[in-house]
Amino acid sequence: MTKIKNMDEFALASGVSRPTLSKYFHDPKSVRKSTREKIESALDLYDYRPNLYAMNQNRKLTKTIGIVVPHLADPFFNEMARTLELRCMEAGFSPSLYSAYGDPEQEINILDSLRSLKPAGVLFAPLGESSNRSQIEKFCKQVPTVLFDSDIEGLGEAFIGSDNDSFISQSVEYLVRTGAPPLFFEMETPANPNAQRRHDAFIRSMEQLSLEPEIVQIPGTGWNFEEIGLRGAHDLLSGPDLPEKSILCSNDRLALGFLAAAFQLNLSVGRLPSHHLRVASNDDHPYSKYACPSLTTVAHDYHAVATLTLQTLIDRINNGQSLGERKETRFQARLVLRDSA
Amino acid sequence: MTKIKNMDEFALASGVSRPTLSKYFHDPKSVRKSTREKIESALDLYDYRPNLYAMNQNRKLTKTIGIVVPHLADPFFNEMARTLELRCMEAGFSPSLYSAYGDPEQEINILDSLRSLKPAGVLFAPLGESSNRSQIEKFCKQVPTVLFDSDIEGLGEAFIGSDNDSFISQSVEYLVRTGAPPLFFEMETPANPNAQRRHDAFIRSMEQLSLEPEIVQIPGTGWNFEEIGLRGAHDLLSGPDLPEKSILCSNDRLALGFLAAAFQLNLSVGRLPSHHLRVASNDDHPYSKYACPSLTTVAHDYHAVATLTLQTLIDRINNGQSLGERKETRFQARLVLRDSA
DNA sequence: TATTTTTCTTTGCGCGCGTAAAATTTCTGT
DNA sequence: ACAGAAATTTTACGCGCGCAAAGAAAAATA
Repeated sequence: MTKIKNMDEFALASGVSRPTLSKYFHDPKSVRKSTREKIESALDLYDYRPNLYAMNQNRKLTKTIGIVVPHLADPFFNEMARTLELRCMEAGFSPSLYSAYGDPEQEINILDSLRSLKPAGVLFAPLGESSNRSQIEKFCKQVPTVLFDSDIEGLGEAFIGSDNDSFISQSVEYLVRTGAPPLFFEMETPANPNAQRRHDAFIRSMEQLSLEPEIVQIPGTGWNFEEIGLRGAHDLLSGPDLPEKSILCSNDRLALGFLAAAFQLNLSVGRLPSHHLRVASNDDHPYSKYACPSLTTVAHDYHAVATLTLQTLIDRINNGQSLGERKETRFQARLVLRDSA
Repeated sequence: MTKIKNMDEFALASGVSRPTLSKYFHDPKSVRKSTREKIESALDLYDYRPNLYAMNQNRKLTKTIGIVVPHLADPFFNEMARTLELRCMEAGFSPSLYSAYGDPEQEINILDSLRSLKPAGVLFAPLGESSNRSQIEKFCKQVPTVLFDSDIEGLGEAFIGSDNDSFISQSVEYLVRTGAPPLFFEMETPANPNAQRRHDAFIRSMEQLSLEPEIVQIPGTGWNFEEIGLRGAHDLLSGPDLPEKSILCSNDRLALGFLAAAFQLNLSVGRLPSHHLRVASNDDHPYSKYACPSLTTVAHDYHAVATLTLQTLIDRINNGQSLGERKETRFQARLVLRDSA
């Protein structure tokens, strides 16, 4: 059981030529079954692995797919990234995960180091407004990139996300039908561009129902949404009188902060007439089920977004060049009724 | 502004020889200040970056540090990984983050692909009991590895974590001093080995106070702790009578599920005599502050663990060989009083 | 200024693999 | 069985950089 140092030695040991081995390691299905078996039986005899760096040095296209999200500590992006990682592996690629942690500079740094990884493509959820557009544009021209979650107009091969209109219209319709019309609870200066779309959608939805859209914008910057929601809710709810009987939060993390504040102020939340408030939200992030009370929210179609995002990128990679017109796809959301509204 | 293809061309453009450039890119401080300035002024003129793969191919030691955690969706590990990433970058290394997502096979896969990255070292929080010890042992012999959070006896250069005794003794002491003695609430078959240590520590702490240690073990496997805690608490609390007035949960995620169940069953949680229950926990994970009620818990010293973990690895790397005896360090925890107990 | 030390340049080899082209073998369908 | 297609082998070159050794230049010391 001598140590195998390189592909030449392994070629000798397996009885297959080096170029064929090279093909095999790039794509096992690209060689005949009988030779594949020869290779694989030798493989678990000698546990040789080709040198990753030497492999990729002269390859135009690696089998790496970069995944970049704005903030990995956010349960929504965590879930999304996880789903995409799994899809990548199923498709025979090696995912490589990065998080900008809310920092536009960091975002650009990631793209820079990603460039030198020569990835086959990149799945990219940009920070949004704060992103450095020109730098990202430059990157997208060099590396096949598909945007998801947050769109930056005109950049990348395509955009896949969720339809914010569909989030808001469903929750507004539900809240109006079953009780007092909602007050929209959002950040003054949101970190995520979807917030703006939800804001607009709220106004549209309310006007369609001939209702006055009322909005509360709370201060705070950064990604600590629970804290921001908690403080904003304290300010709102500690006032002389409760403004409304229904609250629609821009996103779940804000809502969790809101629920914590309501709890602290001894205000009960729920859909029964005896409750002080109803609270609904958007995203259906992994912990909203365990909120007190469990959060009525609108769910992304994680599965559809992840699948189409990756498929679009793979098509682009296989195509070898741009797929023509840039497509924007927004999936419908699904209302999840729980106890908070 | 012609495109620079390789180091030779950039050497010409910057007026510095290629080997010197090589040194510079490996460690900018290793060249004289005047030449460093020459290089850097040429650098932002031509925006050249050395080929990552060619760089690492013939290097024995890359500047990469691998970070491996059991489950990135767990807020505790997320926070921990984030802290370690930052420390790595400050120290001039490139962190590369991986999560086993609770799967021992995946854990070994990560180590395998990590090996081919030729990292300078690895910071590794193993899954625990389910980890494949022999495979990990093999890995640790090839790559400098420092274990954190969960120890596997004898493996890696060192272990750095939190002192589970200190978690439990503080919360037990506090709960006993201020009210009814706690019932320990834990999983029957925990995914994390620290759970066992906390279990033992609970028994010790109670016996030291001459109290009978009472323990509830709830069923459930996997990493969906909130769900497991929720169900376990439902079973426990729906019984004919409330067993105790104080609950000490093995970890925060279990506690969040517990709190959700208590809320659903209309049982109030808090330290006032009017409350039905008190609930305390361990970890102080990022969302426990926003629980309803906010969770009294015991906090890890994230900062100390992260700093020492990385420092130990860097010492090991600089040393060039093993640091001699394997050290185990466990940092004291800090009680965080909030509303739940 | 002479001497030592540090830093840089020159030269040249090698790493492990990609990849292309041509020659050879193996498979496929009839 | 045979032609044609498909897969594999042989051969040979190149990628971009690491790295080592020896000499040259610059900086530090005397």
